[in-house]
Amino acid sequence: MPRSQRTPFVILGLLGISNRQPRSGYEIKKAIDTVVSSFWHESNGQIYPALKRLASSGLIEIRADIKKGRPKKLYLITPKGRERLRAWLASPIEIGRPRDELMLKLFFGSETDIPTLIGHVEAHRDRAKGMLEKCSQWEKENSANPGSHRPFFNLTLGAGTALSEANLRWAEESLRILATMPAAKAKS
Amino acid sequence: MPRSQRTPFVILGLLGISNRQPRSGYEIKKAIDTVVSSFWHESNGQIYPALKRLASSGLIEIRADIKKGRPKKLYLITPKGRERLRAWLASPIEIGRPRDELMLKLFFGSETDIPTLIGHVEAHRDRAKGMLEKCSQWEKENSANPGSHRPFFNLTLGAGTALSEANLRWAEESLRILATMPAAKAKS
DNA sequence: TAGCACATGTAATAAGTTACATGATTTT
DNA sequence: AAAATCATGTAACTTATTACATGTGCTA
Repeated sequence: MPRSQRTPFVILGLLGISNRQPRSGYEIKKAIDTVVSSFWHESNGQIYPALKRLASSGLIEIRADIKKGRPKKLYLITPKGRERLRAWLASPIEIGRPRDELMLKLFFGSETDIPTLIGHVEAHRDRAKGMLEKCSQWEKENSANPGSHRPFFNLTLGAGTALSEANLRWAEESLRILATMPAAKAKS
Repeated sequence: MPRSQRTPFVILGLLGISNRQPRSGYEIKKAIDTVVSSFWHESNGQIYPALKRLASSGLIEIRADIKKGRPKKLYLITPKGRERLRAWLASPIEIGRPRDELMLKLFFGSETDIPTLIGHVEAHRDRAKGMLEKCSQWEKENSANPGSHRPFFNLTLGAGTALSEANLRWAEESLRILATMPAAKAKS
């Protein structure tokens, strides 16, 4: 959805929270794919050009550029970059325009057969289950480390848990409903 | 998210379920903006070119072309189009890559102040409330018309209700948590 | 007669993905 | 010695939005 240009802010955010630790593009990509992967993604095709633009506008700076051995550029957020990040964090949330293919296919349900729909909802249920497991895994790690309170991560964790529970419950309820429906159109 | 090209299938789906009733591009856009708006969207810049491509590949056909008076092209799905729609409905759901700006901003919460975060979560709570109201409105209309069972719409309605309830509960819980946090960084 | 809803479309631009190229280092 | 991982990047392409152009018919 072509909108504001949020890639630079994800980078700024990750450099912002990694306190004074310079990070490489590769590390940023890794972080996106692991720690925020359940609510954000970026491709290399977005990250590396954004890094260049951020550096040339002085919002980040190259702190180390290891040429010998493995090539690696380490970036650090500048005060100007922190300011820009803060401004973005305070700006209103851009609501993502909805594009939920499962809902669309269910809505067009009369044009296909019940077993097909059941398959889609089962897959959705399994994804929700997987997500829920991931969340409780994180919660377990949290209580194992009582020293490190990560209050903001915990808010997002709570959302993940709440949403996947709701998805799971809805899927199971919907599967019960679908099971009672006449298989009007036989499978092909 | 550049993926399969789903616009034509939304069109095919809407023409598919509007039993034998030919529809104009304008009506299709209207339908998207009203009946499926909570889980899908399309712009005119997508719809009209897609309509052309669908017609030239024989998946839809112009049933009426009113030139006199208000210009209007009415499209109807062809048997070939129905086949294509069915195949798409049976194909696996393409999972939308996540891009949840609220979660991202919460995750970077340490880089801003608590009142800012509270503002974002309040806005989210209000959106969830609005959605929930819309859902119960639809449910009311459903029980008012006991004759017309719309089982597939009801599945999507159930999802809308479940998800917005979960969002609402999470938001309220999170606001309680945020209220207890020290306003470490004062507002600017 | 002004304004709104109806109606169809296009051009410029932006955002984002995919797939690849390139090469170093570490692990098996 | 092969394979995996670390590491940086680019080019071609697709999808999508935004903003506009153009015109009709109805209604206040």
